[in-house]
Amino acid sequence: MTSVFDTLTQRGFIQQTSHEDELKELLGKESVTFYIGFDPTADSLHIGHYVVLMAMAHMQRAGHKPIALIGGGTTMVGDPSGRTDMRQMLTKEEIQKNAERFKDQISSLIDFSDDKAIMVNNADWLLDLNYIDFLRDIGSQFSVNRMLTAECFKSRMERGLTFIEFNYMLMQSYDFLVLNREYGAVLQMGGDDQWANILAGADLIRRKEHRSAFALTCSLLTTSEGIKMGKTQKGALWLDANKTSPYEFYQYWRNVNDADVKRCMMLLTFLPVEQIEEMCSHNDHRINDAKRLMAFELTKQVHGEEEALKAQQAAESLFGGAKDADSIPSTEINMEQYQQNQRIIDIMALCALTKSKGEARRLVTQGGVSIDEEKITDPEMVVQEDSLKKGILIKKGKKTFHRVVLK
RNA sequence: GGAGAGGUUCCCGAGUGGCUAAAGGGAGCAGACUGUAAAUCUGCCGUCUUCGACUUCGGUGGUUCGAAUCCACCCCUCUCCA
Repeated sequence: MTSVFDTLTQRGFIQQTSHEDELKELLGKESVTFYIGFDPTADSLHIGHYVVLMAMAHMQRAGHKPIALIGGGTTMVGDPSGRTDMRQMLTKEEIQKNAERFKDQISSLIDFSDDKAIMVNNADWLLDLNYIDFLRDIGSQFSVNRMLTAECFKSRMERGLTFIEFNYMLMQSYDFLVLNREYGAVLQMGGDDQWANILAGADLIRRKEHRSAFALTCSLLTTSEGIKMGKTQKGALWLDANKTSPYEFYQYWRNVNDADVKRCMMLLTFLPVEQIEEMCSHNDHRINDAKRLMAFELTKQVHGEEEALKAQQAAESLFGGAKDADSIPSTEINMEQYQQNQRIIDIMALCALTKSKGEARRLVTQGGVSIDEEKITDPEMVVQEDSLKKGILIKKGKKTFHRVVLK
């Protein structure tokens, strides 16, 4: 068995590990059961989760056994790590619903057949915990003094930290302990913002079970300037096609900075390291080939080959000149809507191309909008009914295309 | 529980009676330049039926011709003390 540790290092996944030498040796000699937790705080995973999922996939491919933990219980508490304010409290029903979506999304990258991976939900053991028992058994193992020195609480020490959130670390540590006892999990992985929580869990196992346990965190997906990636104007870059369309998803990666391509390819695709090195060695327009490949591969991984091809074709045709009507984001409007929104600015606002009619008006005035490749300048322009029936292609700026059809 | 400080447009942050839809910065959007990149420069950046109107400065009332700015009460946050 080749050590996946080298692979992960080579591709730039590893940010921090505990007991590095010991862990490296272990991963090289036997199949290790490890876990990663995902708190269902939204109804879809986003690209930030994806880096960690990739790490999980690499591990699985190397013969180790992943446990995907859905934080149905921990989400009831809310992780304060890296947050400047308290998370919104979600209801049990919302959490449950989100958890279901997570399961589907994780399954697309991780093979759960034949018990090759397990999925668990910490709600199963956290929700019915007895407070006093828990405090005596687990709480007694934690030093508040030490917890307070953790980096993840720093920002909160200035702004305020509630007791419920302060308990999060104990919950997560307890998860690790449970999984260690039940499934023999000896390694927990996660994003680097989870370092303190993960380490606390490993310590707990060592203390209570007198067994080795390891912590490993993955780099966060950041730009070369250290800014978090995966933000779009609509918020996060979601894995759910309904929240971020495959076309938008594709375009995001097609447009990343030169300086970030290599890192993204390493972390987010399975392309061979040598190939990535080679493709990203150019400083001129040839770097675009790398971006194109990355966008395609990643879209394929997340949305499937068919969607990836469609996104790619749409992009190539839109930017290449020939307009391929399919697979461009589009909106169908009905007669009633049309009667109330005949001007171009009304239609743009209706299709959410702009947040308001005022914004649409400004854009048109500034020359940022064209219809069927023809620049328009009059915001009061009325879109004719018969041309709308055939469908018009609105272009906002250089890269945003939207098709509108009257039904 | 006591004492102090504060809550401003997406974020940070000025503004202490009319000149304020509210400085400045960031983010974002657009134009130019390019490689569907970055950097840079320029414009925009509350809503609408846009040479005008309407809604905004924690909430509710009040003073005033006129309030983000003054008063009262309330809610919330932070700091120190208990």
